[in-house]
Amino acid sequence: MIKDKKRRTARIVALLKKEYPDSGCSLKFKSAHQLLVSTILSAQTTDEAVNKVTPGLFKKYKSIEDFAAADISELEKDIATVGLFRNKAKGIKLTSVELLHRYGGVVPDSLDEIITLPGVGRKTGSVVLGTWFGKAEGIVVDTHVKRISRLLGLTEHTDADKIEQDLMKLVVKTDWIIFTHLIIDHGRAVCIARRPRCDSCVLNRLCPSAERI
DNA sequence: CTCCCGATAT
DNA sequence: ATATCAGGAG
Repeated sequence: MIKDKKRRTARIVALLKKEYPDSGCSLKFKSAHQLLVSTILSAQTTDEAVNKVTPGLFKKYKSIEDFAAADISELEKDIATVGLFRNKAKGIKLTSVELLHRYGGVVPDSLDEIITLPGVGRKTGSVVLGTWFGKAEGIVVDTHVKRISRLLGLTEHTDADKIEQDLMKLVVKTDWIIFTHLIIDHGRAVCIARRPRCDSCVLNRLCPSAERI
């Protein structure tokens, strides 16, 4: 029953809020554009690795214009340690160019517009929308949300868009932004992909996949 | 579906 | 050695 699943979801969210009271974005940024760059860099990469690169990066490239004018191979070297650096350097430069040409240097605050930027997909766009503008047009489904939503039995799907649709029915809208942050915190600390620590998980009794204590 | 990719934990 | 990390594009 969907009603029962919604209650269980609410219980899960409540427990995670108690467990991670300071849950939120762990990227370092001072502007919408810096957040956008950081989020592009964070694809398939730990936020820790991104945060090692961005302070120096934002010191070297101080404006959107600086990123738009960047030499690609130099930018690639500047971000090399995060991996997938060719795709990301291209995305950062082209997105900065597009931002200046089509949006007057202002990061758009709608999902439809922001995902038209090169290198910015639904996940990246949704992160910027939620974290900078406080807007939730959807729920961010990253690798942790994908894995843990399935383990918790909140969805049966593997496709991120379908998982998002299921979650949008289960999570109350006011929790859409915090939900992802809570799941990510939990995914990093307890429900780790390689070895879930079911023995120290506050969701043990609510999780159909848990190894019982 | 495949490719892109370095750092880190196991 | 290998799986995983706030994915996106062709």
